[in-house]
Parts: sequence; C-alpha cells; structure tokens
Amino acid sequence: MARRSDHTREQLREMALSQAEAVIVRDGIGALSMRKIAKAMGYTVGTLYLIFPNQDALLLAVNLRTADALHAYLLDAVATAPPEQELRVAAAAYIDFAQANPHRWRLVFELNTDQPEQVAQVQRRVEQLFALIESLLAARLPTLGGGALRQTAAAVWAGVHGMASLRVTGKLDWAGETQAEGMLDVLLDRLTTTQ
Amino acid sequence: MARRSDHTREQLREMALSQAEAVIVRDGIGALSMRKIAKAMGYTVGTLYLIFPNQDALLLAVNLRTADALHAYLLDAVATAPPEQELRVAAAAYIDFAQANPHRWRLVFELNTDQPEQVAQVQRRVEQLFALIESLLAARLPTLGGGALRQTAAAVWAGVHGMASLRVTGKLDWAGETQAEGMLDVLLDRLTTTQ
DNA sequence: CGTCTAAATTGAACGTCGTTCATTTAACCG
DNA sequence: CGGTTAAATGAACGACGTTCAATTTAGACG
Repeated sequence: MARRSDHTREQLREMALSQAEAVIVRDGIGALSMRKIAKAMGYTVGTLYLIFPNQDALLLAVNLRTADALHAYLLDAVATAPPEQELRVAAAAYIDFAQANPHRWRLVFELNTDQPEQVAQVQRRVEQLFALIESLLAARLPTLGGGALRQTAAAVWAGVHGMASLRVTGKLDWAGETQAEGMLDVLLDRLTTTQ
Repeated sequence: MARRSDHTREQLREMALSQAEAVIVRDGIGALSMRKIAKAMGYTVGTLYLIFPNQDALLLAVNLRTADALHAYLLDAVATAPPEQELRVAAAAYIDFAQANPHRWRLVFELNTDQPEQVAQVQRRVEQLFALIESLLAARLPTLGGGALRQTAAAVWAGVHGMASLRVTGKLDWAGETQAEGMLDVLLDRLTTTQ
C-alpha cells in the first residue's frame, strides 16, 4: 500500500539514529538538532516526526543503542579474560567504553525525560549490566550472601561508574594526577577480596 | 559616575544568580532561560548581558556558588562528627547534598563549556573538596604512603560521587532495591580499613 | 495511456531561544 | 535648564522544536 517510499519506515529510523550518532560523536550533544539530522538523511524535518514523536524519543532510541553497545563491549571483554580477571576486565571495559564514546555515554546518563515507556527500556539494559557485575562478583566471592552480595555489587558499580563519570566530564584530572588504572585496582582489590 | 542605577553591578549579579538558582531548583536546568531570569529580576534581557558575557558564564557562576555551598555543607557536617566518623559523615553529606539539590548538583558536573578562566575556578573548588577527603582519609589510615593515599582517596571520591550521580539521575533504583546507606557502608568499610 | 487516489514528503508558520546593538531614558554637572 | 553620559531597553537576527495544510508521486483502475 505504500506510495513514494524511497525508504521503509525501518530504514528511515535506522538512518536517523545513525546520523544522530554521527553528529553526537563528532560534535557533541549540544550540536545536535532535528533539522541537522534530517538534512544528513537527505530529508526534511517533517519526515523525522513521522518516525519519532519528538526529539526526546529519538535521543532515547540513541541511548538504547548505546546501552546495547556498552553491554556487548563488556561481554566481549569478559569472554576473552581469564576467569580470575573477569570482573577487573569488565570494569576496565566500562571505563574504556565511556572514554572512547564520551558524548554518547554521557547522553545515556544525563538525558532526563518523562516518556515512561522508553525509559523503561533503557532501565532494562542497565539492569542487565548490573546483573552481569553481580554474577562476576558472585564468582569471586562465593561466600557472600544475597543481600551482602547485592550491596557489594552496587558499591562496585557505583565506584566504577563514578570513575567513568569523572573521567568523561574531565573532573578526574582535578584530583591530583592519579591515573585511573591505579584507582580501579585499589577499588577492586578492596571490594572483591574476603577481608 | 553612575547614572540611573536602581542597583549596582554587584546587586544585579547577585539578583541574577539567585533568580537563576530559584528557577533551576524549581523547574530544572531545561526550564532556565536568560529572558526568564531577566523578567524575574524585573529587568530586560539586554541588562543580563551587561553583567555576563553569555549564558555559559552565568551558569558557571551558579556552579561556583553550588560548589561553595557543597564545600560548606561538608565542613559543617564534619565539624559536628566524632573523629572516627568524620570520613563517613562527609561522604554521607556529599550524597545528601546531591539528593537535596539535584538540579544544581547536576549542573556542576554536566555543564561543559570552553571558558577556561571560569572553569579553573570551579576546578579549584573541586580540588579543595578532594583535599578534604584526602585529609580525612589520612587521619584514618596514617600508615598509607603519599601515592597510595592519593589513589585510595581518589577511589573513595569516585565511589561516593558515583553513588550520588546514580542516585540523582534516578539510575540507582535500577540496581535492585539497595538502599544507599548500605552501599556506602560497604564502600567505606572496605576502602578505609587496613587490610 | 490517462486519471484518480491515497500515502509520502514537504516547507512555511509559530513561539521560544541566545545574542547583539542602535535607540531611548534619566541622573548628575555646569 | 541644557548637555553629557551611563543605564536600560527592546526590536532584530538566525536557529531551534514542533505542527500541519499543501504538494508530490507511485501505483490501481478504466
């Protein structure tokens, strides 16, 4: 039933998201606009609104892909690590990813919107990520009970996330000239060994 | 030499900053505009640009005040704490402040701009904050050497900052229903005791 | 082949934004 | 009272997100 479709809805969606990512990666979130995305797709603004109800929905879709990419990056890093190094490697990969994709990573955690359905989808990704950390930690600390395990996992995640956050926003350099590697070692050594 | 000055430059500056803070606290950063601040002051947009070269400069000035308020909040909390609890109390105060002033706190860490002079002033505040953590940690772990001390202090700060960050952006609830209190205890117990 | 129909796409329009600056206002000086 | 000068204005500009009447065009049908 489709008339004049140079591209299907799905193709348009894919084009919009990848062009948006390109702009974000190149120039940051502040440089992104609906008009600029549309022009990069070879379309007009109006067309974007046939696919996304508004800009927030588009950015949330970008965040979904970023969260998936982060998750895949962690899984890949863990897969090639010796068992006793898995947690350390996953944490380092988390920070690596943030540093390599600062603008996209920031958008995941800094975008605030009130579209409950799409936020829930991002949440599902973050929960997966947390479950991964929890399982890796459980492997290292099999004696830990459920509650203590969950709390320690949350502390690990907060610590790693904090390092990534401070690094990506350029605030880590402000804490003396500590290199991130050493900080991470301290954090994990202390949190993942039986006292 | 002043003509028609209902308020001095300094008064205008103060009015602008406090009105900006009021908007940010009430409606968040997204709801803030130069026109809205001006109207709240009883002036017009143009007047704002006699005081601040642009919006970023105004927001950086807001951030300076937020950083000072955070610092004062920590010092106050530490002052009334028993010596062996100082670090714990400071960390809890950091998270408390973020939770009580989410929009202002986020602006400090999420605003990115390229005005080197003002950024340096914010940096000075953050360095003060880090120095505070480092000194409190040194009191708890007097045996730690300079390098190890700095790295442990950085790990503590990153952990606490990560908890505050995840909490303020609403992502902490996603890691199971761990309460922040327990996480903080785990983090500090592990990082601030001799192994 | 021509005509019609309905979906795909457009782009002008609206209100708001940050920013600029020629113009206007009013306090003081002589 | 007139002139000077700083303070304050607000219209103007280009860009933004968003809407939607108008236009374009691929395919169906005669």
